[in-house]
Amino acid sequence: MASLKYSRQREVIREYLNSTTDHPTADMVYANVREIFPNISLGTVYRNLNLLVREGKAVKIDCGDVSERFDGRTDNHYHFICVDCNRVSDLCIESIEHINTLAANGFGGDIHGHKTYFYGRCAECKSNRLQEENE
Amino acid sequence: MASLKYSRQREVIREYLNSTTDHPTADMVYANVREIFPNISLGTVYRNLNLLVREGKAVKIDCGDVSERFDGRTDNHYHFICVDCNRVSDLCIESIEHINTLAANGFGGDIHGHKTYFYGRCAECKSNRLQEENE
DNA sequence: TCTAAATATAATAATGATTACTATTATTAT
DNA sequence: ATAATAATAGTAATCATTATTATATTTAGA
Repeated sequence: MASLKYSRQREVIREYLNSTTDHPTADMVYANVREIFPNISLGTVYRNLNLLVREGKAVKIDCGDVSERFDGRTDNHYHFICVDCNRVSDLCIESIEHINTLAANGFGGDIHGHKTYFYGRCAECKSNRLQEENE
Repeated sequence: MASLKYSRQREVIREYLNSTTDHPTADMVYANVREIFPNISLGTVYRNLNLLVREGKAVKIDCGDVSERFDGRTDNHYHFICVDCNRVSDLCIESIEHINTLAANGFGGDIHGHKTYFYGRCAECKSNRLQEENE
C-alpha cells in the first residue's frame, strides 16, 4: 500500500487543527491555511484532512450540519452545538458508556458504540439573550 | 402563512412512510411511490417529506450517512445503524435523558437535549458472520 | 355548480459540498 | 544525481438537495 510522503501542506493543516478548538469545516481550514499557502487547493485540504483521519491524527465529526467538521482532539469526548450561533464546543463529561448496555437490552445484535452530540444554548448566547430581554 | 392544500402525492408519501420501519432516504421513498405515481418528481418527494417534518408528521434522521433518512415514527426513540449492512433500525431503550444532566456539569450554557445513534452489527449480519466463520 | 385565488405538480436547472482527474512538482530511497 | 513514487494546484465531475417555472389541482366563496 502507498506510504505517506511528507508534505508541508499536510503539516500546516495538522498544526492548524491542533491549535484550535473551533471544530472547523474544510472551508474554514482552507481559509486559515491559505494565509500560509495562498495557492493551496481546497482539494488538497480535503485530501489531507481525510488522510489525517485515516491515520488517527484527527477526527471527523458530523453534527447534522450541512458540512463535515474536523477535530484535532482524538481522545474520546463529546460535543455541544449551540442552536443560536451553531458553534461546536467540547464538553467535559464523565463516561456514558453504560448507555450501550441499555440500548443492547432486547436487541439481537452487537452494539459497538454510540455517537452523541448535545445541543442547546451556549453560555455566550445565553447571556446575550438575557441582556436583550432586559432592554 | 400559506396553508396546506390536499395532494394525493403527499398522502401516498405519508402512507408509505407510516408503512415501513426502513427509515428510507428520499430516493427510496421516490422509488416506492413511483409504483403508484410513475410520473412523480423527486423534487415533489423532497418537498413533501420536508413539509411532513415541519408539520410534525415525520422526522428527519441524520446518521452520518451521505443521505438524510426519514421516519414516520415521531415519538422519541433511538436508532441503530449496522456497520455491515448500513440498515437503520429502531431500538427499544429506556430513557437516557439523564445524560443531559451529566453533560451540563461544569458547562455554562443550557442543554436542551441530545441526539444519539448506536452502531454495531445487527442480528442478521451477526449470524451471517458466524456462519461464514464455520465454513 | 362556476370562478377565481392559492397551492401543488412535473420537469428541469441551479447550488453547494465533496471527490476525481491530470499534468506538474516535491519527496525519498538508492 | 537519479529514478520511483506520492503530493500538489487547478479544474472538472458527482451527487444530494433545493430553486424555478409553466401548468394542473384544490378549495373557498358567489
